[in-house]
Amino acid sequence: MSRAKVIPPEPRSRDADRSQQTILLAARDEFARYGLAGARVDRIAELADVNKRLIYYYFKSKDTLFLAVLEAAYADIRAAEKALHLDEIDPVEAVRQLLSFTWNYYLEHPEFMSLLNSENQHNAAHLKQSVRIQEMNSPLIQMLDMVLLRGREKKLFRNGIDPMQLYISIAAICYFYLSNNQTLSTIFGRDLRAPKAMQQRLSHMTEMVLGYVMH
Amino acid sequence: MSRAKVIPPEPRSRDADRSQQTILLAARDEFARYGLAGARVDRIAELADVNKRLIYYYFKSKDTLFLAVLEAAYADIRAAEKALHLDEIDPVEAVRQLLSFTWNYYLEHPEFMSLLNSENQHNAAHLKQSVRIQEMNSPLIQMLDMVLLRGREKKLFRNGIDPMQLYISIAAICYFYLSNNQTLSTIFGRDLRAPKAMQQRLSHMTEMVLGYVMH
Amino acid sequence: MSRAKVIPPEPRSRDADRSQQTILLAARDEFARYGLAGARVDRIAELADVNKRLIYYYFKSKDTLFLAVLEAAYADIRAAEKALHLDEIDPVEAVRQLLSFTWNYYLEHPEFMSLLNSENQHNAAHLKQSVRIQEMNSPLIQMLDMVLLRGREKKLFRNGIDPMQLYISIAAICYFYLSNNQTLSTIFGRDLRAPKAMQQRLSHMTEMVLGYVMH
Amino acid sequence: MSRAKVIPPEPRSRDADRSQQTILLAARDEFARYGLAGARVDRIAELADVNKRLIYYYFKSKDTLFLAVLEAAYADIRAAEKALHLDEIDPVEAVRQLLSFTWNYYLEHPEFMSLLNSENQHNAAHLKQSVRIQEMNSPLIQMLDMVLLRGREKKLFRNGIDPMQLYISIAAICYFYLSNNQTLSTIFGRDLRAPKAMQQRLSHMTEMVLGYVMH
DNA sequence: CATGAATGAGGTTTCATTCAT
DNA sequence: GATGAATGAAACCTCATTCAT
Repeated sequence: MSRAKVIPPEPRSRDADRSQQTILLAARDEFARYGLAGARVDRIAELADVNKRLIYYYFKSKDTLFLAVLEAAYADIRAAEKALHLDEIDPVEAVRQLLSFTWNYYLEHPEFMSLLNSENQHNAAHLKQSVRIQEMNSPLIQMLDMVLLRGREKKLFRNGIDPMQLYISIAAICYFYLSNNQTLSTIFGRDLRAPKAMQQRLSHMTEMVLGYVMH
Repeated sequence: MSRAKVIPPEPRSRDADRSQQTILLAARDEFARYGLAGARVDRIAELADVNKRLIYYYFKSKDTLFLAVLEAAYADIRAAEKALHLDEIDPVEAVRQLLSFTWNYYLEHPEFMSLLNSENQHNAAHLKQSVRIQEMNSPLIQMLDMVLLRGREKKLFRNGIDPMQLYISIAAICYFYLSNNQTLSTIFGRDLRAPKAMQQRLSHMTEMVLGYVMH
Repeated sequence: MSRAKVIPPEPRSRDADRSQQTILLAARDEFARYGLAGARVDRIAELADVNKRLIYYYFKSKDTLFLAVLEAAYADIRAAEKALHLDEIDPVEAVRQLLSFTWNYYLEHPEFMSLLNSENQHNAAHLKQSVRIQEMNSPLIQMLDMVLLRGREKKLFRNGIDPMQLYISIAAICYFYLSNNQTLSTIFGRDLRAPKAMQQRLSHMTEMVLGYVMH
Repeated sequence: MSRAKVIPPEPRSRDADRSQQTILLAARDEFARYGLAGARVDRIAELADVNKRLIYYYFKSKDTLFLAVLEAAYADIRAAEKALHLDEIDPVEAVRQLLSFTWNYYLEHPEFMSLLNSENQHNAAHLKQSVRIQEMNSPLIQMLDMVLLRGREKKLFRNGIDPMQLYISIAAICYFYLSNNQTLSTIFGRDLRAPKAMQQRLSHMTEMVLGYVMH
C-alpha cells in the first residue's frame, strides 16, 4: 500500500533581504487594496507566504510596515521620474511627455494612488515622520521650470506659469480620473476604463494642458 | 384603572427623524475621518449621543449606513448644483462660476471627498447598489454643454470640448489639491492650505481652465 | 422518536452588578495566584464563566481591572479594620487584638498579600493613580495612637513609640512569615504552615510585640 | 588529510564563563524588575548584549535560568552571612549587628527581595528542585542560638527565645518595610525612603528587637 | 562559540452585531 | 422607540523557543 508522503513545508529560505522584500510587496498590495485600516496583517503574511511573526520581526508594527511601503513607493516613483530627461527635448514635446509619463505611471501603479489616498486620510502622519521620503526631492519641478523657461523664450508658452501648480494640475487630471474612475463611471453610466474612453481622456488632457500652456 | 395620558402622543416620526438625522450626520463625520474600515460604530453612537442599538435599528448594518451617508452626500451636492444657473449668464462667467463653485463646495465639504475616496477604494460597490444615487443626475453636464455651445457661438470658446471631460478636469484640479493637500504640503515643504497658497491655486486653476477653453 | 434536546447555553443573567462582581472575584484570584503579568484574561473569563469580551466591556483593560481588584481589596481590609474598636478596651488587650487581627486577616486573605506584592513590583503604579484608595485612610494608626497613650498613662507601656512604625512592624512579622512561607519552609526544612508551627509563630510574635511595647 | 591546529585551544572556559556571568547578571536584574512572568528573554539578551540563542545554549530555558539566578542569589547572601562573626562579640552588639546586617543587605540587594517574592508566588517550585540551595545552610541560626545563649547566661536576655523565629522576625521587619515601601509610602502619604524616614525605621527596629530580647 | 532567521502558540484587545427587556 | 448587557470572531501583537549555518 502506498502512502502519500506528507510533504514537509519547505523551510524558509533564510534570506533576510528576500523575506523583507516579499513582505513589502505583499503589504503594498494589501494596503493598496484595503487601505491602512482595512488591511490585514494575516492576509499580508499569507500573500507573502511568510510566518506572520516574521512581519513583526522585520517591521515593528502595522504602521511601521505601512511607512516602509510608502517609502518604497516614493523611492520607485522618484527613480522613474529621474529617468525622464525633459530638459533635453523640445518644450512642447517635454510637456506632452510629462503628461503621458504621469498618466502611464498612475495607470501602471494604481497602488501608488491608493497608498496616497490612505496616507492623506491619516493627514500624512506617516510621511511626516519619514525624513527619508522628505529628502527624496522630485526632480520634476526643476525640470519643468527649465522647460517652461525655454518654451517662453521660444515664444511658444505663456508667461507666469508656476511649475509646481502646473505639475499638481497635471497630476490631478490624471490621478482623479483614474482614482475615482469607478464612481465616475457609475454616475455617468459609462465605462470610463474602456479603451476608447481612456484614449479620449488622454486627448482631452493633452489639449487642455497644451491649450493652457501654449498661447 | 386606566389613566388617561395627558400628553398626546407626539407624531412619532418627529423624534425618529431627528434620531436618524443625528446618526447620519455623526456617521458622515466618522466615515469621512476614518474611512469605511476605520470608522467605528461605537464612535458614531457616541458622537450622535444615541444608543448603539438604535443605529442598527434604523440602518441595518455598517455598510448600509455608509450607503445612506453616501446617498445623503450626493443628494446635498446635487441640490447645490441645481442652484447654479449657468445657462442664464455669460459663458466666460459661467465657466468661472463652475470652477469657483466646485472649489468652494469641496472646501466646505471635505467629507464629500473623503467619502468618495472610501467608496472608490471599495470599487464603488455601494454606489452601484443604489438606484437612488444613480438617478440623481447632475444637471451640470447639460448646463455646461449649453455654456460651451453659447461660448462657441460667440466665437469665444474653442471647438470640440467634451463637457464631461471638462467637468471631470475641473473637479480633478480642485479635488486633488484639497484631498491630497497634506502629502503635497509635506513633499513640497510648504503649507498649501495657507491663505496665500490657496489664492494662488485658485488663480492658477482659473487661468488654466479659461486659457484652455477660450481661444 | 425522542430527540435529545441540545440545551442552549443559559443566557447570562443580564445583571450588570452581578457580572461585574463575578469578574472582580475571579480576577482577584487570578491576579493573586499568578501576579499581574502572569494572570491571563482568558482564565479570568473562564473562572467567572463570562464572555471574555465582557471583561473589557466593564473594565477597560487588564491594568484597569487590576486596579479595580486592588481597590476592592483595600476597601475590604479597611472595612474589617473599622470593625475593630481598640479604643474601647484595655491597652494590652488592644495590642494583642491588633496583632491577632492582622495575623488572621492575612491568613484568611492571602490574596491581599499577593496583590500587594504585585503592586509593589510595579512600584505602586496603579495605587498612585487611585484617588479612591488613597482616601481610604486606615483607622488603625489613630486607634493605635490612643492605645499607646493610654498604655503609657497606666505606666504599662514604654515611651516614644511611633504608632506607624509599630503598625508596620506588626504587619511585617505577620506578612513576611505567611507570604514567604514556602521559601522559608524549604530553606529551614520544616513545614512552617503546620498547625503547631503556626501556633508557635503567633506566640513568638505576641511575646515580641508585648515584650517590646510593655516595660 | 589532517591539518594540525596551530593555535592551541583557548582554555575555552574563559569567554564562556564571562558570557554566562553576564547573562546571569542581566537575568537577575530583569527577573528582579519584572518578576518571572514579566521578564522577557529578549530583554535579557539585550541587557547582556549577547545573542538570545546563547541564553538557551547555556541555560536550557527561562525557568532554568531563573533557578540559576536564584541559586546565585542565595550563594551571595550565604557568603555575606558567613562573614559575620556574631559568636565573637558581645551578645547585645551581636543582635544589633545582625539587624543592621539584614537591613543593609536588603537595602543593597533589592533584587534579592524581588526574586524571593517571585519564587514565593510560584510556591517555591524552583527552590524545591534545587538541592544546591537547600544545602546552603545559613550559618545565622546557629550563630544566633549561641548569641542568645550567651546573652541569657549574662542575665541580659530573656528566656525561651527561638532563634529561628527571631531570625525570621528580624528579616520580616526589614524586608517588609523595604519591599512594600512604595505602597506604604502611597498609603501613608509620606516618602518612607527619605533618609530621615529610613533612620527612624532603623531606630525603631533596633528598639523593638532589643526591647524584646533584653529584659 | 556564536548568531540571524524563523515559528507556533497564545496574549490582549477590538469590532460589528445581537439579545432581552 | 429605545437601551444596557452580552457575544463570537478576528484583529494586532508578543513570547519562548528552535532552525540552519
